[in-house]
Amino acid sequence: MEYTVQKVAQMSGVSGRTLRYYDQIGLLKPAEVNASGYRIYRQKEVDRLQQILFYREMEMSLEAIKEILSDREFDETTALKEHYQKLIDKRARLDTLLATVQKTIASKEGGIPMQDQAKFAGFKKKMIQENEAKYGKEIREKYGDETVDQSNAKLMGLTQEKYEEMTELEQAVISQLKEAIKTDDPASEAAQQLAELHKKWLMYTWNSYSKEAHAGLAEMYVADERFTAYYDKYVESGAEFLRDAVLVYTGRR
Amino acid sequence: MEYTVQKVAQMSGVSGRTLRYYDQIGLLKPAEVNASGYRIYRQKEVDRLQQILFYREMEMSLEAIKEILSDREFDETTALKEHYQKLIDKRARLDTLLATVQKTIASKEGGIPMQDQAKFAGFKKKMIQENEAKYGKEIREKYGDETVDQSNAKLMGLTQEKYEEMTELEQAVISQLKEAIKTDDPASEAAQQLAELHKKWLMYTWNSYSKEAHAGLAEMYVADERFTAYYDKYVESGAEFLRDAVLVYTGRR
DNA sequence: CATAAACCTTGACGCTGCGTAAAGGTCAAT
DNA sequence: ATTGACCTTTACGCAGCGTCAAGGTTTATG
Repeated sequence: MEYTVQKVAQMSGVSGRTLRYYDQIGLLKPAEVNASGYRIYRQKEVDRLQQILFYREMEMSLEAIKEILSDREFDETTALKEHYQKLIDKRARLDTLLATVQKTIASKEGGIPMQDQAKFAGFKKKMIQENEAKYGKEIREKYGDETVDQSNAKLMGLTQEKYEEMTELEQAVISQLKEAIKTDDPASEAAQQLAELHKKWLMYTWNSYSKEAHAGLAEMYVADERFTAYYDKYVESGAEFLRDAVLVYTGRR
Repeated sequence: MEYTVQKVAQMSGVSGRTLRYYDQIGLLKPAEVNASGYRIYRQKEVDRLQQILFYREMEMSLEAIKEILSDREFDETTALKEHYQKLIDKRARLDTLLATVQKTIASKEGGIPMQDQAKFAGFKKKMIQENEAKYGKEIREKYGDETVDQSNAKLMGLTQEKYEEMTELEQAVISQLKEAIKTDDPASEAAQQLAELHKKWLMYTWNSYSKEAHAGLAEMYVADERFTAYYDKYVESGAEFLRDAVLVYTGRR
């Protein structure tokens, strides 16, 4: 039996365009092209198409399918298992999203302002990624991989509740910063309370505290404009003052 | 505070290109464009970006986000709920895929030729479409659209189908059991997925689900040798492990 | 046997959400 | 004055096709 594009299309439920595209990318070539340039498919090709559609249903990329079906035993089982893992990961991610969306809906219906909610999702990832990207290598060298990974894990594992506590503390830090900066003295009572608050805030993500690390971070705040921008957003020269306060607090100055 | 593209990009973790694109599609316009054509963002825009990133994380399309954030109270809650439903559907689909992939892996490892598997997916669709293609026009003319559609519906709803789905799931349960038991921990991720699969399998025959009933059944598996034998046939101590996993899953332990 | 209907072909643009040059201005610092 | 780090616009590329457009082929019908 010989089939034209439309015949195959109807049999398999795909469009003619799809078949032409599969031909184009070399995923499914017709058995023959006749004198008028028509694509002619036979049983073998139809079977292969079924295979393709099966894997496509499984949401594999056409590229991956091509490899799997590449003649002579590409390791199908391994490929499938890898794909299985991808699907599992996808579902795990979906579960997280579902939880977040649900919480968001709840908070909306409860009339609670959305802000914290909205910031929550991007926050963790952002935090980790930025940390990794910018300081990852540096910090890993200084403190070892474990410390970093633990810190990331801890950050990811924060419960919503903890997170809220944390943002509350963050606000407190800002407030205190506003107050303390008025003294214009990083050794003042207010400034030292600020450093203390800042330490508490850090402890939500750090496993252990060291004065060195705390002081180091404070330096970073000024060196890195993102942090500078963050603190300066609330208080002019805020990052600088916070650094100085922490340096005094940690006995570095 | 005024921010250029790069500043905003670093603060938020997106690329400059992204910001320009968001400007281009009107999702996030800068507060101002200065004399040299530079985009200038302020706090308000940064906040909006946070919102955008939140929804983007939730896998909403930028188009949908634009609507949600369109000034003057687009119904956010409704939109969120609709989106929630989409995510739910997506997960349901993923679950099916997972089961199928797992079955495929199992059959491969069992040395059973893949053919039937591969053809299975397209089968239903093919059947209906062939019918349509061949006789559709004719029959529709003779008996009217409703008859045809009903017939198709019935074909789709075949008990045979259901049965095959169910055995498919059953295979998935066995496979997952094999995997999960390696963790030796009924609370492990794999074990909880097992319990979840088992629940799904049950739902083919149960009208309603309750944790109590589920847990009760799991106990029975171990108490009744027929069941024990069934699961142990595939996996040593399988029944026991399944019970434990289900007990954790249902919160009984 | 002419003609219309139904099929076939290639070519090319469009969709999403950007990444990634390319070619060229602007700004701060040396 | 030059360098380097920014900024700009323009435009192609990715996946997987849908959707015209312009034209050739086959088949059914009058």
